[in-house]
Amino acid sequence: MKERIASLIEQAIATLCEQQVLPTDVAPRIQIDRTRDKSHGDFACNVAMMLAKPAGKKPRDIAEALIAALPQDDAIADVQIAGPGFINFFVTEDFLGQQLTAALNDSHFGIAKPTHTQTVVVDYSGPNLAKEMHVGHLRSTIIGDAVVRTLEFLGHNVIRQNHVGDWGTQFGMLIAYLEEQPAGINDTALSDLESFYRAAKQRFDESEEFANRARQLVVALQGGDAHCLEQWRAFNSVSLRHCLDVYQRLGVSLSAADVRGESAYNDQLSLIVDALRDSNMLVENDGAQCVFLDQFKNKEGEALPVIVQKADGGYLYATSDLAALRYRQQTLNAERMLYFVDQRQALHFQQVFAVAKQAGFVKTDTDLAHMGFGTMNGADGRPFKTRDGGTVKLVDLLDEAEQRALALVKSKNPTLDDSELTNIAHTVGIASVKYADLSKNRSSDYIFNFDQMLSFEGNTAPYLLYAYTRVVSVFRKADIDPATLIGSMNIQAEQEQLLGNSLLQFGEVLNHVAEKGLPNLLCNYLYELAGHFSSFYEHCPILSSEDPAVRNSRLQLAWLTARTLKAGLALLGINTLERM
RNA sequence: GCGCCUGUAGCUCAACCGGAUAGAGCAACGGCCUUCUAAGCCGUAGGUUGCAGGUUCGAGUCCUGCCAGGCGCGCCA
Repeated sequence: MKERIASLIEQAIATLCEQQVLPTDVAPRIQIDRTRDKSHGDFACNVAMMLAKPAGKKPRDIAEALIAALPQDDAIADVQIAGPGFINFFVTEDFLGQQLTAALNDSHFGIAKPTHTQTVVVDYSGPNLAKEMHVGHLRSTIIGDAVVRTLEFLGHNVIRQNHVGDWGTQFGMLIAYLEEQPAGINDTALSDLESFYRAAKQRFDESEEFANRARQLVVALQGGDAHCLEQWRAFNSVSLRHCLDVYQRLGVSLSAADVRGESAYNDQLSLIVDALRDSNMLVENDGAQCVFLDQFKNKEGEALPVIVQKADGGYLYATSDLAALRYRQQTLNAERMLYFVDQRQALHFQQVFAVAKQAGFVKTDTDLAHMGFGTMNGADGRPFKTRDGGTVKLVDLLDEAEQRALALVKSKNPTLDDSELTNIAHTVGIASVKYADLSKNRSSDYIFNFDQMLSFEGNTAPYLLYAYTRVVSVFRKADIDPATLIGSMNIQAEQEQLLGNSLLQFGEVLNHVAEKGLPNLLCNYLYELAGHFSSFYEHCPILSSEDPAVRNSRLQLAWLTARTLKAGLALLGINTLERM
C-alpha cells in the first residue's frame, strides 16, 4: 500500500512539474508513513514540506496542489491536509477487507517475494567447543536464528555458518588431560565439560610438566599428528553433541551440517598470509606479520596493526576470520554476510572487513555487517554470573526457566494432567527466555530477570502464547474448521480496523527485521498485534454475533490473527500451544 | 589518550533511513466476569528524552562540545 500511495504522489509531482507549479529538477525521496493517530488517516506523506524550500512556496499550498493533481484511486476514501503540510490518506474499508481476505487466502500472507533472491551467509552461535555452552552464547544463537528464519521466510538463500571454536591452544591442554583419564574418552568423563575444562586448567596451572606436555600436544595437533587428531576429533564430537542437544532444546535451527569451525580453515591460514604478502599489504613488526590500516589508531596515534601471524609462526583469529571471509565469498558466493557476535568485537570486525576488501578476498559490493549485541546482565547490572562468580551454564539457566514455568502453569491451571503440564512448562519456559532476549534492542545490554520474562503481563512470551490460545479456542469451542471459511471480510468496528491494519503490516515488519537484523521489531509488532486482538476479542463478539456475515468476517479476522501470531512466533523460533 | 556502545516515567523497555500530542508493561490508584480462557479488557496518574549549543518548517533521532556508565585498543579468542 505504501508503494501504491508513493506512486500516486510521484505522478502528482510529475504533473505539477509539467504545469511548472514545481521546478522540474525536484526529485524528493517519497516517504510514506503509517500514522500513529487514526485521526490522521492511515498513511501520511511529508513531501509537501520537503518541496517547500526548492519550490519557494508554502507547504500547505503545495499539498493542496498535489492533492488536486492526485490520480483517482478507489482504495483511497479521502485525502486531507493537516498540520504544517502533511498529506493524510484514508483507506476505504472495502480495500482493507480485500487486502485481508487476500492475506488470509495466501500461505505467504500476501507478502511478495523479493525481486532479487540474495545469498546471505549468517555467522552465529559460534560456541567454544573446549567448554560447555554458557549464557554468553545465548544472544548470538537465538538472535541469529530469528534473523535467519526471517530471511528464509522472505525468500532469500540463507547459509548458516556455525564458526565454532574447535582449534587453538586450549585443545593441547584438554588432550593432555584426556590422556591421563584411566577410562580414556567416554561420556562419563565428559558428561560435564565445564568441570573437565576446569580440572584440566588446574593441572595446567599447577604442573609445569603437564603444561609442557600440553604445549607439545598443540604443536603435534597442528602438525597433523594422527593420534592427537584422533583424540581431538573424539573430544569435539562429544562437545558438539552437547551443543546440538542445547540447540534442539532451545528450538534453534542449527544442525551439524552448519558447523564449519576454525579448524576448517587451518590449511588456508598460510595461504592467506601469502596472499597478503603478494598484495604488498604485509609488514613485519617485531617478528610478527601485520597489516597496518591508517583508519585505525592505537594509543600513540599510530596506525593499528592487524596481526595475522605471530613471531613464533602461529596464526590468530584474525587470520581464520579472513580465511572464512574468503571462503564465504569465493565458495559460498555470499552477497551479504551477517555476523552475530558480541559488540565487544566491533573493532576486530571493522579491521578484518577492511583487510578482506582491500586484499580482494571479498568483493567491494558485498555487504558485510557485524550485528553486535550487548551483554546479558544480572539484576545488579553486572554480567550475569553464578553466586560464586562463575559463568552460568546454559543448561542450568534453561532448567531453572522450565522449573519456574512449571510452578507457574500449575498454579494457574491445576486441572491439567502431568504430561501436558510438562509440555506446556517446557514451551513456556524456553519461549520466555528466548522472547525476553529477542524483544530487547540488540545493541544495548539488558538485565536478565526470570520474574519479568515469565510474567503473563506486558511484552512477554506467556502473554503472546496466551493470546494465541484464546484465538484457537474460539474455533475449538465452536468446532469450526478454519479451512472452510469463505466469503469476504467486512471491517466495521474500530477494534476491527485496528486489528486489520495491524495484520497487514506483517510483511513490512519482516523486511525491516531482515534489513536491520533486529528481531525486537518483530516482537514489538506481535505484542501490538496480540493487544489489538485482545481488545477486539473483548469488544466484538465473534461466535455470538447475530448477523451471519459479521460472524463470518470476524472468524476470518480471528483466523488470520492466529496464523500471523503462529508464523511470527515461529520466525522467532518459538513454538505455540493450542491450550495452556 | 584514542575509538565504539549506552543514557528516555520510580523500575524494565519501545519509538518505523528527522514528522504531528515521546509510547507499553511493572509498581500506584479506579472500573469491568450469569456471555468465545479475567493468564484478559477499559481508565487515572506519572517526562525539561544526561547537560549545553547548532542544523531544520520540524530533533529522543542528525552535527559539535561537555557529563555519567559499559566495553575495546600488537602477537588470547
